[in-house]
Amino acid sequence: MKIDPSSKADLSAQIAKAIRDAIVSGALIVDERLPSEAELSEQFEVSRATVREALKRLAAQSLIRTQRGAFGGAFVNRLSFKEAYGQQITTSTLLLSMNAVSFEIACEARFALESACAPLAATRRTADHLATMRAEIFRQTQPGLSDEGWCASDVAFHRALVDAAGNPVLSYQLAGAVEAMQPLMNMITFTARSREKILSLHAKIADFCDSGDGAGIEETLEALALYTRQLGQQMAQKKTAS
Amino acid sequence: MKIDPSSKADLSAQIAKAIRDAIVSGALIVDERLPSEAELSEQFEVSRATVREALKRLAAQSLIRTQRGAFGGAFVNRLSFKEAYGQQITTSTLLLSMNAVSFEIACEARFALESACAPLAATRRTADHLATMRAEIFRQTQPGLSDEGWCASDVAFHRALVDAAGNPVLSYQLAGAVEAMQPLMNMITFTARSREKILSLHAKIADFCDSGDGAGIEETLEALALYTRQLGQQMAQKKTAS
DNA sequence: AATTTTCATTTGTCAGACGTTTAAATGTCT
DNA sequence: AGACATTTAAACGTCTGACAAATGAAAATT
Repeated sequence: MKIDPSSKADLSAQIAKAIRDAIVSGALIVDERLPSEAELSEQFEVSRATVREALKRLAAQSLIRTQRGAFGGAFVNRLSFKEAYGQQITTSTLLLSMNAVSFEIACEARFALESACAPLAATRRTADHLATMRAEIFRQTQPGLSDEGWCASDVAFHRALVDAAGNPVLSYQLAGAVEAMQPLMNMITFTARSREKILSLHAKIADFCDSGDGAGIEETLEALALYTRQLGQQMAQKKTAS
Repeated sequence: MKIDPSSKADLSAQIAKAIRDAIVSGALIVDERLPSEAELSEQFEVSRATVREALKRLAAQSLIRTQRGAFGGAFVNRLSFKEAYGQQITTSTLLLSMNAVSFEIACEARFALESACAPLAATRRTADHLATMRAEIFRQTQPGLSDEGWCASDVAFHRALVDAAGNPVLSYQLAGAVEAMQPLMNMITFTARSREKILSLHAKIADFCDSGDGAGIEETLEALALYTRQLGQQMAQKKTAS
C-alpha cells in the first residue's frame, strides 16, 4: 500500500484511497484488522492526525469500523444490505433535491423500477409480505391518519411489494429509489390526492400479489403512475396560476 | 445545529451528523459556506482536530468540498449524478463481493432492472445512443479483443441501452447495478461463454432499439438472461465436479 | 490604470500529550 | 483447581499549540 508523492491531493485523501483500493481489490479481507494508527502513520510517513482523517473518511463509507481498547483498532467492515440502503437513500434524496429533477422524470423512474419486480413478487410473495401489505392498507383506511403517517405507510406498502420479489439485490436497489422518491411525491401531491383512490389501487395490488398475477400488478402500478402524474400536472398548473 | 451530550458516539460522528442533517433538511443550501474550522470548534465546543474529522467524513460522502486560503473553507457541494454513480458502483461492488450473493440472484436483479428501461429506450433512443451501441458491437466482433476489453465493451453497450431511456434518475440507478454486476458475471462466465451468441443478441437489441420495439428488447434481454444463467449453472457444476 | 507586493484568513499537516476503553494477564481467595 | 478481582498494556478519542501553504483582497508601486 503506497501513496503517490506527485499527487497534489490531500494526504488524508490519498491514504484513504490507498486503503480503499486495498479493500476493494481484496488485499484486505472482511474483519481483517488494519495496522494501528501509530503503525499506519509510520508506514505512510505522516502524522497520526492525518491517518485518522483518512480512517474517518473510510468509516463514513462504512468500509471500516473502529473499536477502542487493547486489541481494538480499525477492521474491514462487512458492508451489510442495511447499511447500503441507508447510504443509497441519503444519496438519492440529495441527488433529487439538489438537481432540480422534474416530478415527471422521478415519477417515471420510480414506477419503471417498481414494475421490474412485479412478476417476481407475484410468484415469490410469502404470507408475511401479504400480511404487511394488508396491515398497511388497513392503516391507510383509518381516517385519523396524519399526512406523515400516510406517507410512511405508503412507503412501507411499496417496500413490502419490493421485498416480495425475494431478491435482496433488487430490494437494495429499489428500496433506495422508492424511499427517496415517495416522500418527495407525497410532499407535492398531498393536498390534491384522493386517499380513497390510492387505497383502492393498493388493495388491487395486494390482491394480484395474492393470486400471483404479475401482469395485474404491473397494470395497477401503471394506473397508480398515471394518477400520480396527473396530480403532478395539476400542481404544476396551480403553481403557474398563482 | 447542536449535538446531543448524552450520546455515546464519537464527537466527530455526532458533529458530522449534525451538519449532514442541516444539509439534507435544507438549512444549509448548495454552495453555502460553512463556518471556518476554528468557528465550528467554538460552536460545538470541541477541538479543531475533531471538527476536521467530522468534515472529512462529510467530504467522503461528497456532501462538502473544501478550499484552502483566505475566503476558502468548506462549502456545501452540489451532488452530481456523476459523483453519485461512482459511489453507487463502489457500494454495489462491495455489497456483492462481501455478502456471498449468488450468481442466480445477481443475474435476476440485473436483468429485471435493465428490462425496466426497455420500453422507454425503444421510444426515446437517439442516434447517439444507437451509434454507441453499434460501435460497441463492432468492437466486439474484433477477434483480437482481450477479455478485459470485451467486458468493458459489454458494460458500455448496456450502459448505452440504459441511457437510451433518457431518464437520468433511471440511468443513475441502473448504471450502478449494471456496472457492478457485469464484471462479476464476466469473471464467472468468461471461460465458457460464446462471444458470437452474445454478440448476436446485442445486435438484435440494437435493431429493436432502432425500430422502436420495446417488447423485442425485453424478449432479447430475457434470452440473454437465460443464456447467462445457463453459463452460471455450468460453472457451478464444473466447480462441484472438481 | 495596471501591476506588484503585502497581508490576513483558512485549510493542511505535524508533534506531543492526556484521558478512556478494553481485553488479556496476573493475582487472590475459596 | 476454579471463580473472582485487580493490574496493565495497547489502542482509540480528544486536546493544545504550532507552523506551512494556499489564496484572494487590499494596499503600494510603477
